[in-house]
Amino acid sequence: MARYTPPEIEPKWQKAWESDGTFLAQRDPDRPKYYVLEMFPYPSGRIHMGHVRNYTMGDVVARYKSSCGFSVLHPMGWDAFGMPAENAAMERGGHPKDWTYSNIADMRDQLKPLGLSIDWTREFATCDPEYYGQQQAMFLDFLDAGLVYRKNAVVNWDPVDMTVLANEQVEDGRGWRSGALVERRELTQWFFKISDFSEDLLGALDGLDNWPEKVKLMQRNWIGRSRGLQMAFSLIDAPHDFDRIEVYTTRPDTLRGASFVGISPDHPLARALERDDPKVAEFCAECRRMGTSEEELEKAEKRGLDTGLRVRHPFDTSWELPVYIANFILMDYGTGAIFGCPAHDQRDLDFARKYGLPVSDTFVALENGQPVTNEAFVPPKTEKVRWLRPYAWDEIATGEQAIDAAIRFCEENGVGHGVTKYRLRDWGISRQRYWGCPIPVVHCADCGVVPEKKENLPVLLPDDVTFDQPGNPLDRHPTWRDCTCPQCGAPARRETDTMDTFVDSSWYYARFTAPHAATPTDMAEAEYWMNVDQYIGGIEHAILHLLYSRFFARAMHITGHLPEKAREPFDALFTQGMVTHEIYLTRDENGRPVYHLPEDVEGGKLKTTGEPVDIIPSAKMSKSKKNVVDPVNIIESFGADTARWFMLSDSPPERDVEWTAAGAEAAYKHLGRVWRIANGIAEEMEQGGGIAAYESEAPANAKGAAADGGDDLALRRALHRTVHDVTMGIESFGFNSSVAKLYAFTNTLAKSSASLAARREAAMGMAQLMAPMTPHLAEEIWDMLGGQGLVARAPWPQADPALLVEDTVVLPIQVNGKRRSEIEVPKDMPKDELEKLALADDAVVKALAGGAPKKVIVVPGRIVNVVV
RNA sequence: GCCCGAGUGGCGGAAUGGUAGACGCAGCGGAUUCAAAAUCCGCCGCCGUAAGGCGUGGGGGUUCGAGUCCCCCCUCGGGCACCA
Repeated sequence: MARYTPPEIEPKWQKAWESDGTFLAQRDPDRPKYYVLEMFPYPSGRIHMGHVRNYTMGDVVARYKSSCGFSVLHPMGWDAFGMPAENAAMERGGHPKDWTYSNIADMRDQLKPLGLSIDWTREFATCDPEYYGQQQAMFLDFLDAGLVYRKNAVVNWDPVDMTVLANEQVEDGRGWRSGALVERRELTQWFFKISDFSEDLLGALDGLDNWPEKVKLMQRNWIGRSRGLQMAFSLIDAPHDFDRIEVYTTRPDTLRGASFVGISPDHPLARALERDDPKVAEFCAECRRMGTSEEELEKAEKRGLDTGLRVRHPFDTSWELPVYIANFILMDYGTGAIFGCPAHDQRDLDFARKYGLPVSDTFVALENGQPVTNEAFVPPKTEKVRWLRPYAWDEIATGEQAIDAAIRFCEENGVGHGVTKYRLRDWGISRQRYWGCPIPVVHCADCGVVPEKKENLPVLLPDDVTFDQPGNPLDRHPTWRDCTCPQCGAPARRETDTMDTFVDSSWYYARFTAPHAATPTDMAEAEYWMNVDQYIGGIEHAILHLLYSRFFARAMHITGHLPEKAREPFDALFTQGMVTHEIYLTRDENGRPVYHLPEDVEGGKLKTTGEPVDIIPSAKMSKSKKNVVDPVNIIESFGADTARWFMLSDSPPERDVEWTAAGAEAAYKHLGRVWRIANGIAEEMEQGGGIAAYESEAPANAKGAAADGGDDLALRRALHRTVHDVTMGIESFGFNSSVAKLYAFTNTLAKSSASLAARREAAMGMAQLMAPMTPHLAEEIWDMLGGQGLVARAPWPQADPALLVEDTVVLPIQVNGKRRSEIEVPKDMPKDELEKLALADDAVVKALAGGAPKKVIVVPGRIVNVVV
């Protein structure tokens, strides 16, 4: 007997789509366009289930929109620069370029069997010279437009390997290879002026209606606009030229509770003191022996050093405060100096307790206002508190009121001025690494930093490099650095920094609109295809990648590479969850964990030895924990449609989904069942004279259906209900509920005793609804039931509103909010009749026990609640 | 440490403030089979013989009615600017 055979079906239809050119994106002025983009993958060499999930979701949207008549752009490329390629070269030899391109080839081969509706003619990798050369051209335009500059910034420095480390290469403050204590070191580096756009990037979030609120909130917090007071404390007997310390504070209302002034170890004053005082030098050096990440600084023990210097309080010149150098103050934020008010900031309080500094309350809670002891009193700024020493506002006022008044007061008295600051820092793009886009500038002894001429682009990475020693291969290459100054022609040296890989991914969406253009973009193409209508990717990119992309689109607009409308490049964003799996674990003789692959475990025991394994609840799939399932194996055993169906079925797309073998098998069984049902119908048709006999048959309609006993009409109603529900599910990213509705409809169809024509119609409708999710099976069914052409080209089915209306509804009856009974009533029965019926219900009569109801709530079509 | 999420049966999950547990998995019972696999049909939150009671991480609150809204707490996950 014939069976569902994905290994035959799937390649067959993939070939059919290819020869049909079904997925080629066509610029068609007569049709609306739809641009679906999933975040492009890093070419690690193997696709994983996360990719399958991500790209299947995008594919559902792309195929659905295509069926709805849109001209769809659904491209794929590779985020191909980055550290792993260099790490591989260091560990296993070989060249990052070879490693990367061979990974790309492997991953493309693994991806293609998924049957994604991708226009592969637009594929590119960010490490293609054609791509990064255009990126260099844009860098020059940005430079010209004043969007790029150089300044000093700190990096993680490994003093043994003599190399810069990424944050992820620092483990517990030590270099991952050398084990040496990492130091902070300053280098002159290239920056994009993203901070010029702080206000714009913040304000424009309000217009992103189809972005998740949580992502917008994260970006708002990241940009971090604050209103505060910038003011100076005058120094007493300060050395060198320092006579004041500028501080920025968001709580000027607590100025009277100040007990110390703190400066960053990188503050100019600290630098100056360092030169004269070995103790200061030692402390600052110690502070610099810390990683550069904010997380590390925050988690580190708060420490300070009394410089011995004193400042005067602006309100009372006899009031002196000590000046500390403190390890938790960032030079990058505000002015690199603060005043500490221990009573109303926990970090300041901890610091004050540690160094024996005074703690004086400036306000207390209205009720039982107790002075601060071990916990700083930090109420919401909107809460009213009692001020002990207000200086320009009422004794009872909110923090907000006090802050406004304090700024006004300070401005009037010449103590400082109100300013708006942002937490967002400029984007440092310099990387002291080989496998990235070279920054196209030249250092000339006479002319200084000179941009490379556009006609000399791309500045190509040299191929002859080695990774047998740490550090930047571009730096130690014998000849690559040598060049001539584009301005004066004298011998000069190339910049050896390459760009952050976030630069590569900040404009790839624009390049997909014209991937082979001789300029970064082609305005006519960008005008048609931009913006990305639906962007899909992981929540881990909520801040950096998306913020950088938003900045880049603006910068590209300013430099003439994108139209005005593309300044905000992603109209809608969806962030999908991870794919997780249980972890299987045994212990070796030393009690160390030994992880096992899912395929080596059965029934909680190792297949080989029968040793029981500990099962750790689901976690993100990772190689080190061996809780990975290779999509290639799944596709080989069950087919791509099963992998796709399962990835969509079990969890809402924004949440994590757990991969289970049982779930995958269930998906496979279901698709087999769908195939058998369709095949049964096809065989019946064969026996009844072939497809032609059913082609002309008028499908049952709402009026004429009574004659067949209602089965045809019932099936039709169910189909149209399903069309409606599945469509709603796809539109709202509720793929799992679309799948559930299709399961339900399969059951209905399997049990239906409707006519053959009606069942054929139902099965074909089902195939169409399944097509975005399981495209190969859908084509197969469509074909066997005599559908015309490819289902991928067929228009999306429309639900007939007349078939969606139900005549009667079942209403629950509650007594005091608890369901006690239900009644079946005509859909539009009026309220008072519903109330009468409800009060006559046995359960209600019993509950009332002869008394009158206190209240009856009737929500027509929903519920009746009787309060007794 | 800071910012952002998520917690519902044995499991994955469903549910415009209106019948909690749709749909699927597992489990149980039955049909088919010499037998098994596959397939098909039915049952299936917990306690209880039943009547009934209890149930959406925990504790409060708003409401005729709360998984859903508000406050506090717990646990888990993501991000923290050089991982991508």
